[in-house]
Amino acid sequence: MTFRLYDTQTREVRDFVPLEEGRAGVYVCGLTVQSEPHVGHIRSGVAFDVLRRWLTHRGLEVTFIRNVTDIDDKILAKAAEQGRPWYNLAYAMHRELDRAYAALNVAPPTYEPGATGHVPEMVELIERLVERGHAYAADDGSGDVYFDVRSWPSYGELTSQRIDDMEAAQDADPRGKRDPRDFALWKGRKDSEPESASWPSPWGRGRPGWHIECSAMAGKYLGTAFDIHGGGVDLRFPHHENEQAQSRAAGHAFASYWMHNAWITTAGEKMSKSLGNSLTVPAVLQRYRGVELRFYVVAAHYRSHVEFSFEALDEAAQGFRRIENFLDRAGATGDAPAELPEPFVAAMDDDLGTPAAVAVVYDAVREGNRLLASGEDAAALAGQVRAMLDVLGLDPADPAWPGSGSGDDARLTQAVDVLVGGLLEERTRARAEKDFAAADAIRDRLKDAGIEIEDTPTGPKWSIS
RNA sequence: GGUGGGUUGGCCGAGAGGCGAGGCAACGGACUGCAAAUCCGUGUACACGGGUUCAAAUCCCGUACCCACCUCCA
Repeated sequence: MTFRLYDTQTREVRDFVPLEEGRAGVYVCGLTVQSEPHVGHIRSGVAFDVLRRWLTHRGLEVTFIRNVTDIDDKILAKAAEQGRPWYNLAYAMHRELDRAYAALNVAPPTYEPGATGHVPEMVELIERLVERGHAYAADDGSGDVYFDVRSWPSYGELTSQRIDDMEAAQDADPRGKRDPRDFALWKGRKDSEPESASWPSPWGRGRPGWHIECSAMAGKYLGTAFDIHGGGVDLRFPHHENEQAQSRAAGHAFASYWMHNAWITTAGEKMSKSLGNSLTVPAVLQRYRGVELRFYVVAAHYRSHVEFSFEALDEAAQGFRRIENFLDRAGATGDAPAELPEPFVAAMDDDLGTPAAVAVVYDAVREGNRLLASGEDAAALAGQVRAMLDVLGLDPADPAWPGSGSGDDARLTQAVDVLVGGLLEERTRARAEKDFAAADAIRDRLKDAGIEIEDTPTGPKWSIS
């Protein structure tokens, strides 16, 4: 069976056929680094990380490019508001984003290009569009350069819209545009903007428009034709439509497949509108581990809208602990890679069907627990479970998880182990003497401290509840 | 106005013509001194109204409600 994925443009699930056998080029629109990342922001990071892992698992050599937009109106506005240089804000938020990705075990891309580092490439592309008659410099002296939407007959093909049906932006002042739908490739510098936020160009100093960066950077790192382009649903229009139009107008074949992840909302609203900052990734990670948050995201299909709630996250965390528990009990410490169960492969091959894939994980866990309950060996199943989790980026033993390994955490665990161990010995003595009141008192005391006791055939075990 | 998506059991969340995905919670049983963990068992779910079909949550028509995008939101 082949890997099949849903292509936004054709609106159907299609076989994935790479342009070059054995290789896949993937470009994902990353974030504009203007504020702390919230839970919604990291969904595309996780979703496309799963895509990348799956393609890799299928034996493809994946070149994975995910950009960051490090210059735009909002960054300039926010930085001015906060009284700091725009590049300082962008850089600080970029580092926050890196931390969030790392906490969720999202592997770093092959390369993460930023817009400000690729101005010459963008200028080159714009010049080409002007030469070909698909772009023009505004004649109002602004220094702006626009893409000429009417010059490109297939404009609207990605989102199946016709130009005449589109509403012109209400807030867009027509400036030097020939058509209100024309979009900026290059924005002439305004006096209100810092000198440092402008670059030289044939049209005077200025900065790039939003869409052009992705066309230029995808071209540079993946070539004029590549396999998959991804991003959030909201980017379909205008961003991706414009990217495709300008790239193809420049003579590039561009992406073969378009993938778009759905939103995570709160209270039915997009998160950017939500009050407070309780849903930033760092805030959520104070209450849940990164694996748990990732599991919550992966357990839903990437094209399904998720209504975020702590109750649902709680459930997910609960379920994930059951999986970990099994791994623990089965002693799945080895890293001999196991074969993936066929239903798991089928689920993943079907447009990354992670919900069905997770169900297969649970099936294996239940079966494994059954074996353990009857005193049999479950190591083989545990190996399978770990192999499946690994593909989903959820293997608890993956050293890539922050905090794993021998840091302060490990030393703390050791210290607690010694202290709890003493109490457990006392409890075992009390139980042997049938002094259950004393035994339970110890258990209750530990529970109050957040430590759960579990009696197993090999003696009591403790864990953080 | 245009384009696309959604409405599934107490909750989360899959599926897309025919044997009840899976999880969380709940209840009963086994195990346990009691628990915990684990296993076994327990559920007349598919927004509404028509239609097609031997068979519809799934296809068709209509209705209601919700959501996203329509030129710098993941």
